[in-house]
Amino acid sequence: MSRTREDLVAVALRLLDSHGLADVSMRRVAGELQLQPSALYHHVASKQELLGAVADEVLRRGARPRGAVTWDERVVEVAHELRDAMLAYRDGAELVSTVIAFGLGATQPLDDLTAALAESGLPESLVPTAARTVLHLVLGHTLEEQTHLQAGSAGAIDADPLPADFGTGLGFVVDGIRSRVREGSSAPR
Amino acid sequence: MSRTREDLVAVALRLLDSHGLADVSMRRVAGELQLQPSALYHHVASKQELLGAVADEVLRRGARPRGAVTWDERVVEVAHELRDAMLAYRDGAELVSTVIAFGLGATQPLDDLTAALAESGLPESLVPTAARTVLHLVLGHTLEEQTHLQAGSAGAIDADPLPADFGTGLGFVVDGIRSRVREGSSAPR
DNA sequence: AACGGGCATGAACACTGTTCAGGACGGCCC
DNA sequence: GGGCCGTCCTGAACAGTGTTCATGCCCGTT
Repeated sequence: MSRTREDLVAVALRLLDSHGLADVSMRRVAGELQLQPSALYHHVASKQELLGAVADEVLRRGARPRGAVTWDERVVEVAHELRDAMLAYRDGAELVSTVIAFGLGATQPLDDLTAALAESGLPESLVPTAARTVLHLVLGHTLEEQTHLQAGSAGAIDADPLPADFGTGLGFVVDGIRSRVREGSSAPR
Repeated sequence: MSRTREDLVAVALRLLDSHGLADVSMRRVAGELQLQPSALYHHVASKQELLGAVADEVLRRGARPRGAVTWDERVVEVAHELRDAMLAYRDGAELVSTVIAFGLGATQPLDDLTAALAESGLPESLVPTAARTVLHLVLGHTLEEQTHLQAGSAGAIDADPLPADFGTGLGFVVDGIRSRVREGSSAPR
């Protein structure tokens, strides 16, 4: 019974959650599947590609039905979904952030934000910038939040709460975008 | 003639700029100083600490006199200084971002942003969130920008410009913060 | 029956950060 | 002047890392 690419992703995801990103090595994934490390390269071209697929899986599992109708509610909805998806797995934010930063996958969030903002009435030339601004905020905040959270749940006495609120930060950005929509557009409401 | 901690930082910074972050290894730094790798541990407790010091040095070298008087101009000024400092060295954004994300140093930018926003008239409880929002945007944007830039200057045919403008994204955030200042505060304008 | 492709092995390459016992060598105190 | 201590360093070792390559098994097709 030979293994599939999905098996590698599943094992890597389990290792990620149970031992952290630093302990997801090709040798460990192979060992878990009772394979030699070199066998993994028949299913995946590199470790980076595997991590890209794991990041996509993290996002896929975090997907949920959406209900928002206005563009701004939709942006907030997508942002929360992305944050929650990353927080659901140990080191999820670090994984997804680096995969996105180096363009190895996980393009869905940016596409979703772009789609939501395309219907905002924002000048078309500003949509990509606005989408990336929201994305950077979500990734940066969640990475910090998760690092803080995991440092706390390890022995560190660092138990004070993160001095930044996700909703508030997101509000700053959405408000700033909205102020550009109001100026001479056709679909504000 | 024994080496100092500053020597290690200087060599690491030179290696960073000439070969990239991945090639800054303890062994290479040691080799450059004609030392055994273990000798580095008399000046620095770990590689992480060394990288933290290098990140601080990158920021220190990027510092410049500031002239802005209003809080919003000051935020923009600090943001640009941070971005330019990171862009001045190969992989500078990646280095500074990870050092900040894991709390290994480079606290100056957050302090500067916090100081600027403290004088904005923003409710005190929102200042840390606002400062972090700006910081996350600058780090995220610059990391993406530098990755793109360096991919372009290597052989990649990926020559189209980054579809996001730094000033515009920063404008979104500053506008959003300003909208919270105007509401019932005492120090607008 | 012969063949080819997919899947796997096992060894090797060229590295990595970090630890540890030991050894020079300088300045300081008795 | 002799002993001592602290700083700085060596050289070896530990326990890994991602990736490549020649080799071979086995199964389905021709």
